[in-house]
Amino acid sequence: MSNFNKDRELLPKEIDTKNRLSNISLPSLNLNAIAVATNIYRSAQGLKLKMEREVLGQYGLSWTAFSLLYDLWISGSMETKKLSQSLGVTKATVSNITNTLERKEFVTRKVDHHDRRNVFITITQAGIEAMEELYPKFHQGEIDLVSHLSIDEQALLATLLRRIIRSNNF
Amino acid sequence: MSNFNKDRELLPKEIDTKNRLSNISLPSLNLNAIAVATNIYRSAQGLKLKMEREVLGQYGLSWTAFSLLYDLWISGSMETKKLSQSLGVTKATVSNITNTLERKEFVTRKVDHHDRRNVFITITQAGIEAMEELYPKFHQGEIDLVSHLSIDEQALLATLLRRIIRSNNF
DNA sequence: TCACAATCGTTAGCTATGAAACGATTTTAG
DNA sequence: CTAAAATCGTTTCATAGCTAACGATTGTGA
Repeated sequence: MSNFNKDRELLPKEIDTKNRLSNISLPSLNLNAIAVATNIYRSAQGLKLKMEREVLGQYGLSWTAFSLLYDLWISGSMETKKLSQSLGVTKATVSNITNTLERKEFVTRKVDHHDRRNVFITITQAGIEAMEELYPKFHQGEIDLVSHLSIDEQALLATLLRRIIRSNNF
Repeated sequence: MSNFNKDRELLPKEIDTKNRLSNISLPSLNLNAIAVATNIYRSAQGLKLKMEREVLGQYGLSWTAFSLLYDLWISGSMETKKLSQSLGVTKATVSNITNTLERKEFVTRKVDHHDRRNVFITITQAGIEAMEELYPKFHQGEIDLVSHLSIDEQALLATLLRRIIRSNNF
């Protein structure tokens, strides 16, 4: 049975918002913009929480710590600065997360000999093994996330989000 | 000029991921699921950071603090428990944020006389004035976020995200 | 009635996070 | 060649955010 009509219905919170804002004077009110912004954040928050509880908690990893380890799993080794750009967090955060991952012996630090200001973070064998066990479960969570959408809808959603990211330089 | 084709192109990180994962045995690999999960989180993170820096920083409010104040602005007064559900954070976080907002004199606490376990958080006049100044700027940020999408695409994106939220109980 | 369970908000302890300051290093201008 | 600027990672400080434990209050079953 199709949920086509139901899906177009606003969420309870969206309805409250709409009612309240009708009393407030705004130069222009774009309800779709509100819905997109609110629902993007809510989806992301829900996904993060679910993954941390059901998957990443096994290894005591936060979402960002997992993302950092994932980047290293893909690339082997990266500078702190590139990691912070890739993850969208500050250098300070990368430094702290690296401390945590170092304590778990999932990564090591190495100073660049050519430029001693640079520090390379490298994934260890233990880190690789953790990722090999963790990633399939993480990916299953991603699959579950979109399992109620058709393949075409998944691709469409990905495309629209990509345009958001590109046009906002995220 | 249309960006139709460009938008379907994977982001650099997505390409790296795709190359790496071809070496790892997975029961099923859904690249669209990866793209959706990754891009939802990246969009949310970018939006949060942008808003906190360009808008909410003026009043020293975090995204969540603003969301809490916004809920109170809409409803006037709410129990701690309902706030935590609405915001998708724990009661402990609501308690902490309430402390911060109380220090700024944007909210007050009131014990429920009928059930002394309940605490109502209420927005103050100063809180209302802050929201009246802040919200138009915040909404402009929401408009900017989706400004490169057509009206139909905005509505479509909102609908798809709503289905993600509903089907995952976010 | 009254012990026990359930419910609520807060606190404690930890990691995460950003801004700002800092120290070390490298690059650049004169 | 050297002083100043730029770059990089870390530290510091504050808030955010989670889990778990706690104290206070209310509901419930015998």
